Amino acid sequence: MLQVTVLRENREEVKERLAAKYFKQPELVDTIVELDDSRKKLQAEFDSLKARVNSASKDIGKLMGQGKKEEAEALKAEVAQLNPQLKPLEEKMTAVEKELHDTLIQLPNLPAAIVPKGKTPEENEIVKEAGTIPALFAGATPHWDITKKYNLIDFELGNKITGSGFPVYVGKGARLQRALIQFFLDYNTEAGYVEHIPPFVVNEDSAYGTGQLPDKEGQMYFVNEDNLYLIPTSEVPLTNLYRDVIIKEEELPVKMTAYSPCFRREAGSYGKDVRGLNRLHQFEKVEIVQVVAKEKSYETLEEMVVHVEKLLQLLELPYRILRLCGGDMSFTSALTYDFEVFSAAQGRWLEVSSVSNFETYQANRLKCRYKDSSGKTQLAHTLNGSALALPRILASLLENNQTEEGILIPKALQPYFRAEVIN
RNA sequence: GGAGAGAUGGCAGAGCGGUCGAAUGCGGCGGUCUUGAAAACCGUUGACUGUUACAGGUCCGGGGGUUCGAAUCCCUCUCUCUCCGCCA
Repeated sequence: MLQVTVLRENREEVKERLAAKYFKQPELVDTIVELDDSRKKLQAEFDSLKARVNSASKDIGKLMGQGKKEEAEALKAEVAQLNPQLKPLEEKMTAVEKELHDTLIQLPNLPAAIVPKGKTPEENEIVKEAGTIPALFAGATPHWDITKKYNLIDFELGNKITGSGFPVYVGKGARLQRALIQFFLDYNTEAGYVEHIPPFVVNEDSAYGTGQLPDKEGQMYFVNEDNLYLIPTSEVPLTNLYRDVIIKEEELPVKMTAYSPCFRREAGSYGKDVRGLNRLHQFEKVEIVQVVAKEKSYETLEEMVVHVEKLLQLLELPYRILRLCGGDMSFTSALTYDFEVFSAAQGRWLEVSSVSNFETYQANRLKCRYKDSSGKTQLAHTLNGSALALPRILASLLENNQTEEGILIPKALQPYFRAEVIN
């Protein structure tokens, strides 16, 4: 959620930046400022009335104490006249506040200055491309065949016990998955991220805090009896740890990492996008989250990008880094870098990480603040990224590393997997 | 699932319907003392809103009510804790 003061002070600039995100209702900026104006006016009116009632009530108490009944009664009569005006005013105020808030949450975050112009994924800027795309042998196959051949993942069994998009990892497939998780967590904690195991279901407040609600409830699994949502990413519980918190400056930056399963309904997806491991309803992910002082967040974003990049290098996967264009960025992000790995047998790039700076957008909703060195309370900046999402890493690992002798495990992973090859 | 208790400032924990944004202790910050530190002592220390600034207003789990006036009384919802049962 953007701050009203920012809108108020930079109306036209805000509209321009919203246009870069292809936001269709720039006039809402004016609406918001107007609503805020009337909010202030009503507030002032209410306050002065209330001030009069308060002081009169106090006086009544004193007069009663002194036994001056008549004077007290006179004041009571005055208050009795003022009081009925209070309620409608308050109701109006509440209504305006609600409208203001409801309008405000319709505005997406403002894109940073370096966000490339563009509307579609094709217009994302390729910042870097590295690693070697392997030449596959003649019998090479996509991962959904490999997993079958080596009995690593059973998709049909998942269909049977749950439904499509819920694969069952078996034997070495399960172990490889676990090895990756362990490897990622170790790598993240060595970089100073504190490991967490958060709840995998969250309440409404949390889902709201990171921006899943009110818009994206269709994307989440919901437990009706208990009013809880299955997390679509551990970003939700992790970031919400700092909801309604004022952090001491010396505790910044807050760095957290967590492994979690992620649950997404992915309504409306179909076709080759959902084949095999490409898109699942339940997948595993290791996430990194940072909460930082406002002047540090872009520096932190770069640091996180380097961090994730190094991870892909250790896995020896061909990757590229994209700076997302205004139209392809998420609603809440100010700047996002996507990481894609090349999946050789499918011949396509798969997104495995998305690293974003939300600036104060989430923090404003979360009321996540810190005291700066001058003692002033400031909204923090939040960032997060995947390090990394498992299924597509697995897909590209299997496809790229397949040989006639078996699947070669990258060096960095061997101590975790405790073998050099799957055959 | 059954029975009971509770929800107050960073934490612990008082609070009579009026002078309570809230005692007290701990913690934090500043100071005195000290070569330095500790101890002791003194002072200070919530958030939001609003104003050029002051004033003013709101907040004692959420919502509603009674009253001139509610942290305090009533209703309601939510959550937490304890005990019993069941269970990993």
